[in-house]
Order: sequence, then structure tokens, then C-alpha cells
Amino acid sequence: MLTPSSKSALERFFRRLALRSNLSAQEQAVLVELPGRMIQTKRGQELVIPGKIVNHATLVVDGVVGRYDQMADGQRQITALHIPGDMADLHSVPMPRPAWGVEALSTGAVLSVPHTELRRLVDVYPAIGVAFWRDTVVDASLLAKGAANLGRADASTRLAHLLCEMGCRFEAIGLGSTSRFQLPLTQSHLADALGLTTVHVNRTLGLLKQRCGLMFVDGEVVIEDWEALAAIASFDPSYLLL
Amino acid sequence: MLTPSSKSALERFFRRLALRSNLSAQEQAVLVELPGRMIQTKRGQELVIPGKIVNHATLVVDGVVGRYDQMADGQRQITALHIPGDMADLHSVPMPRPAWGVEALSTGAVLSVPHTELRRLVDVYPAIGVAFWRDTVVDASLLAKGAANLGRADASTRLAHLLCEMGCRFEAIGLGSTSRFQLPLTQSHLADALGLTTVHVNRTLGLLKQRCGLMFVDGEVVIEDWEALAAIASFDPSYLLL
DNA sequence: CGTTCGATTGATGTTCTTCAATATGCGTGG
DNA sequence: CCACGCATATTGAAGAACATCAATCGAACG
Repeated sequence: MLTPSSKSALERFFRRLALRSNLSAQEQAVLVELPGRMIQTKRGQELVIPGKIVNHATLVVDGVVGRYDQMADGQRQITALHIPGDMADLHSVPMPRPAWGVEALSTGAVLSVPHTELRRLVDVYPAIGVAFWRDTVVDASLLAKGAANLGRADASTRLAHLLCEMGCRFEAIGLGSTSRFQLPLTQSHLADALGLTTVHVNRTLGLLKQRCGLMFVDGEVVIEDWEALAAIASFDPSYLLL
Repeated sequence: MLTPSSKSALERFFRRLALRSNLSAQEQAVLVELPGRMIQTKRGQELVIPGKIVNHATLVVDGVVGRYDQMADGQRQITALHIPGDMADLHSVPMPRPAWGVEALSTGAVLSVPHTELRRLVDVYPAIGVAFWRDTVVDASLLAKGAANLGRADASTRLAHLLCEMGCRFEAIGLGSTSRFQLPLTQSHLADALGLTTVHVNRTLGLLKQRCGLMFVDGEVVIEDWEALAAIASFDPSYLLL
């Protein structure tokens, strides 16, 4: 696969911000001209170590990136999944010592953007600062919905909800559709995102395959009966704040 | 109980922001002079309805306030607990239609601060904008930790962790200590925060009472053996970003 | 004095975990 | 080219943590 240029990656980031914030042509221009270092990723590659100060933010260019929290016994909980155009840890701009980690969950690429440059933009263009803040709020909305599902939904609801969410997010950025998209995760990743074991994820996938024609093969998701999946998930997309 | 003045409530909010952001005397002055409407709360009182546009933010003055997500079947998951000095939904300033709700979990008071005033401060004082953003990042860090516990920790770990967290937060704002503080929640609230049933919360409280001399009576928490509690919780306060 | 809210306890059920084994594809080195 | 290790997926059986259902009890309150 051809690696997208740094600029086209930043254009995707801009389009994500523009989904919820009005930014001027000038602001667009400075955003897409941000400098950054392109990094090819492999599955399992650590991008941010929990508790370590970072001086750059991680823009997903290609593939899927996860934010995770690590328990004392080594178990992981993936708290956020990031797809192309997402800045996985914009949080680190105002708070450079995150308690969580960031890891590549598939092969792909990320653009490492220096905090100094991002802070400069925030200083010069207040609207960009508000757009970044707003992006953090959207992230919090997704975190809260994920927490609610972890606390109160059973395995098939949780899995169905995650698939509905990812479908909507991929469609929103123009990659695939709600019922067909690339999600290069292993069942073990799904387990870590859903607070389940891989065994149970495997069985729950089988269940959803029966109930709504779900196929999850080689990182491609195809959903034959999206309505049925959304019903199982009780999916209401308003929390995506689109 | 005497209701604190609007100004002393805003001073507590300022001190919270000042824990993580450097703000000038000028910025402090305009923050504590924010206008707002003081509201006495009763347990169960709705402050923000999910999905409804709001034009004010909710500063906790006294008592405990919860952010929650409601499932299709009516079950609730409390995603955040807010104590005096917390702005429960600063998020609504850049995103005025939250997907979540806000509810008073005890008698107390909140100050309702108009978005227009908060936005004006953000426009005029960029450092205040960054401080608000940073506050949202801290909120996201707590959300992520909560999600990780919901996904990967058992009942006693989750309950112990919540108590450790609240103790640290109360101590940080000068209300009580880590091992003794007022937490006027019912066991049913704890259940909604921990993703458990009230029955199981009750039994888990009994367990922690045995194992670390925990007392939770009439909304007062007393912990005899804090080290033991923290050990059960695998508590590491770094995610509080203090 | 009845009602409501909250706490508590017991008995039973179920979802999910744990442990274990096997299958399959893929890259890599011999 | 084949052998081997490694990652991923799959399936079965047994066990544990938590939910559900149901009942009681005390305190606060109108």
C-alpha cells in the first residue's frame, strides 16, 4: 500500500474537525501544513507509554490505533479505538503526561506531530483551540458511552454497539459504509475493548452472525442486516455528536 | 445548612482549575465574578436532560452530582461523580447538546452559569480556554480509568477504587481526607456507578468492611486501613493528573 | 400511623470466565 | 521446499462471579 502523504493525512484530520467546528480557510491552511514525522506501524507497536511524558501527538493515518489502560495484573482495557483522521492523544497537548497508553492495533501509519506546533496554532488561532477542545469533548462522549455499555450491557449488546459505532465513524469519514468497512482487529483486541475474554467474543460473534448476518473475516466487517444489529445494540448515534 | 455564596463557589472552581493550570490574578478575578443562578438540589433532581440543548453549565456547590447514561431498558450507568468545585458539564460549552444527563445525587446546591458568559471569558482570556480544555482532558482521564475498571476489575476492586478516588479528590479540594469524607450516595447510586446491582454492592461493602475496616454509614465514609483498600483497588492516583 | 426510601439477607439462576485442546494460516530459517 | 514457531480462531466442559427474585426491617416523613 502506498503511504498517504503527510498533507493528505492532515487534510483528513481537518475534515474531522470541520465536522463539528467551523474553521476558516486560513485555519485550514495552517492545520494541513503542520509538520510531522510519518511512522509505519506494526500490530502491537507501542506509540505512547503510560505515564511517560510525550512531546508529540499521534495522528492516525492508516490502520487502527487503540488507547488502553493496563491493570496491575497485566490485563488490558482498550478505552478508545482510533481510525484515520483521529488524533489519538490530542489530550497530551494540554496534559503531556497521559495515564493511558497508545498502541497500534494493526499495520498502518501514524503522523507524529510536535506539541510545540500544535500549541503555536492554539495560541495564534483561538478557533483552532476551541476545535481541539471540542474534539476532546467528543472523545469524552464516546468514552462515557463505552463505559455505560461496559457497566450495563451484555456481551452481544456491547459487541453490536461497537460495530454500529465503528460503521458510523467510518462512513462519516468516507471510508466504507455503516454495514461494510475495514476493521483490522483481532478477536483479542475486541475482547480488550469490550471487557470480555477472547473465547466469549468468539462465541458472541457467532451469535451475531446468526442473528444479523454479521461477517468478520480478515479484518473486514460486513453486516447483512444492519437494522437487526442496531436493535441488538440499542444503538442511538446521537452520542457521536455528528 | 448555610448555602455558600456564588462567589465562594466560584472560588472553589478557580482553585480546581489552578490545580493544573497557571492563571493570572486577572483571570482569577473574572472567573470568580461569573454570574450564575444558585439552585438548591434534592436527591434525584434532574439538572440536564440527555439530548436536550442546554445554555448553562452546572457548577457543583454542595453535595454530589452525577453524570449518567440511560440504557434503552431504563437502567442507568453513572459515568462521572462530581463534588464541590467541579463543573459537571463544562463539555456543554463547546457542545451544547450532551448525550448524557446530569442529576443531583444528594441534597445540595449547584450554580448554573450561562454559556454566553463562559464563552466570553474563553474569547477574551485564551489561558482560561486552555484551562477549560485541560479540565475536559482530566475528566476524560477519569472516564477512561472508570471504563477500564468496569471492563476488567471485579466488584470489590471497583468499589475500592471508587472510594480511593473520591478520597483523593475530596482531600485535593480540602474537604475531608482520603480516609474520611462525606459521600452522600445511596448503595443504589454506587451500583449505578459501578455497573453492579444494589444487592451486590451491599455484599461487597460488607466484604470491604471486614478487609479494611470500611464504614459507609449515612453518607460518611471512614476507612480504617487505607493501605489495604488501595491494595485491593490497585490504586495508582496518577490518572487524577494532580 | 401509614408510606416511602434505603439497607440487608437468603435462595436460585445465568452469563461469562477459566482451563484445555485443537485447527489454521503465515512467515522464516534450515 | 519443508519444518517449525507463532499468532489467531474455534470448540468443549466446568466453575465463579454476579444477577434475579423475594422478603424483611428500620428510619424518616408527611
